[in-house]
Amino acid sequence: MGITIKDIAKFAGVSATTVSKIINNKDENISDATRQRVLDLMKEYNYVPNKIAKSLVTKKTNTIGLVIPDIRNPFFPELARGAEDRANEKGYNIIFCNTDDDAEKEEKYINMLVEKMVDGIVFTASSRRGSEFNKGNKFSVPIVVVDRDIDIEGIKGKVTVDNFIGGYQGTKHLLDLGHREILFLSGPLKSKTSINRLEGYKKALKEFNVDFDEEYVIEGNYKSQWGYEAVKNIGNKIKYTALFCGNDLIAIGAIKALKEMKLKVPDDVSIVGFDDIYMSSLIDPELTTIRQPNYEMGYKAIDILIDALENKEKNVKKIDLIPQLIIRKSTLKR
Amino acid sequence: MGITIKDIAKFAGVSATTVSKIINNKDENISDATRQRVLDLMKEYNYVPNKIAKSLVTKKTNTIGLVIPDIRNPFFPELARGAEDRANEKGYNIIFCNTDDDAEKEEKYINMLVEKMVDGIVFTASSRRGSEFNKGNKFSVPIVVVDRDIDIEGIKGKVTVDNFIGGYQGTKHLLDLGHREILFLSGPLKSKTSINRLEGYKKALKEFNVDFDEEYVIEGNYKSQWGYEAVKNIGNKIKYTALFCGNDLIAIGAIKALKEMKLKVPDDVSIVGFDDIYMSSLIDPELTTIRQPNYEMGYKAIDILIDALENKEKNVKKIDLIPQLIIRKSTLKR
DNA sequence: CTGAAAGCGCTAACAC
DNA sequence: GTGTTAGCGCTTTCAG
Repeated sequence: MGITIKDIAKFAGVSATTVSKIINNKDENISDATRQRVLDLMKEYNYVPNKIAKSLVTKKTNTIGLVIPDIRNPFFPELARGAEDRANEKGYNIIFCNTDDDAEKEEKYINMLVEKMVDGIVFTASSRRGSEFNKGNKFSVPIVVVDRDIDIEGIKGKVTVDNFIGGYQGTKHLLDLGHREILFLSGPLKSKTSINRLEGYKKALKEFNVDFDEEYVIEGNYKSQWGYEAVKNIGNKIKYTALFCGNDLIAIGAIKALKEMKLKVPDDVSIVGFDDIYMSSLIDPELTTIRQPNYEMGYKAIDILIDALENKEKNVKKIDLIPQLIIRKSTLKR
Repeated sequence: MGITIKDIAKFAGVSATTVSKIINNKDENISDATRQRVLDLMKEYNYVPNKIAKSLVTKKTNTIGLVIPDIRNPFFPELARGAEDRANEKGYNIIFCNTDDDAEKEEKYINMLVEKMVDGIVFTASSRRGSEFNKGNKFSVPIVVVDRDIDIEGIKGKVTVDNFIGGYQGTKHLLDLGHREILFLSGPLKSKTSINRLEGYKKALKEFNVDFDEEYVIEGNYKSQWGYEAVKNIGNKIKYTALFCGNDLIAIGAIKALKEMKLKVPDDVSIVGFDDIYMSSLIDPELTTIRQPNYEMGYKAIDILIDALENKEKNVKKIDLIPQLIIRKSTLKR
């Protein structure tokens, strides 16, 4: 603050242009003597280049917006960190925004980000939205969508997890273990995410010649509290020996309810979660789950975005990461 | 992008100044007719004001840097969310940075933030640092320190938790329950945080006329893995009926080790954690712990920072939040 | 090798 | 009520 490129130029007896070139390593044609003098002066006066001014002329802020529902949701810290790491490696910073799955907030934030001239946005859409994001022609920032599959006009990329495979893997694992009555505790079936997992579940059942029964699919939300309540509500109205949960939080809630009902996991009921959040390996019993590569998702999303930004990639890049079955202690042979 | 204030001015047949005034609600002296015309035009052409340009002249970006060790550490999402919420309420955005407790990264990030002209920084210092942050005269951004108590030249505020009280509360709870052999599984005793908790522990002991024994303090780090190992290593070399852990993660590791050693929590050993992270109420047994008001810390830190920014508060504001004993299921009468 | 000039999009006196 | 002018700190032709 205070000392500018002009000051340095004056002190060094050169023009601002020269200093600018040196700062930006466009100094092939600058004599070593001049360069050294300028560099020394910059150090001496503790010169800090003003990127805002630079951005104004270059139209590039090296800042990316990360729009997620809520960083407190254990799903997102990993993703955010992956995003931040890649951004940092490439010389970008991340502005993060919590939308609480609220469409209004989403638009408000995106607007703010556009005003601040972010170079692009990585966006996890509200699970309450349908699969269309009606931005219309309103914004024009490059966007990469992550985790939740959604269509946005002019989108630059999509990084999702193959939820179909995940749903299939989890169910198959349970079937392999001999389970046949497998309850599916699903998140909101409005989102493609949940729907695809359910499809995977059906596919596995079919492979094992187990009839699909609608009663075995319970729709709720992605919170631990709901998992708890769902299990309690079901009681023994439905007979089951295994639970496939829409995410780990639901699984954790379910385990708690089961314990209270004096049912043992995995002895009485096997449980498979989805996500592999941080705490899943820390709870008792350690949770068998489908690991989502969250860190990688954030990392890749930023990677694709920056690639689109810097190399003017025109084609939309879609990546479907493969989730992985992590077998721990919450599932057992029937 | 594309359409600027000048364009709008031209379309409306007024000067850019007039449009600027309208945008910024400094329009007491603008006729309703003009205002309406301009407003309509802005909407029609989907005008997005360029805050970068604005920042360049006002020297204010309405952006704040949040520098923390690692968003994946369950301690920080809450804090980050509190910070973001307050920032958002006040019309600011947050750039977040993960330093991995690495002093070099810290400085690199702060540098980047200064270059981007953030209005201020909220900073959680590395636990590996001593209590002095040798910025020297290098930077000049307003800084508010959060969580970790550290002295920085020209600091604008400090938001910490009273760890002494926390240490006291946890230990007293155990003493009240009849425990006398209380192991203290501490984080790195280099930081004031840990030291103060230990002091609280001693104070409580003293009040109950229990002699302090150095052997009962084990120094490690704040990871669950360490809690696990510590308990395993101790085995029955030291006799204890209760564990007071430096944080919840340590406690979770300890519980796991204890289970493996066929010791029951809380029947055989009582455990108190520290932090009350998200998962603490979800594990088995639900953890008795000292709740740190993380959300509030982030919230307050931003609040103080913005206050200093906008009202030119000159005196350093220090807030010591009081932690709270949350009694759950991991402690029992001796 | 180096610099002069113009301009990025906006705001802030001050004048009318 | 509204416009003129100047300038924020930087980069970018283009000329020499």
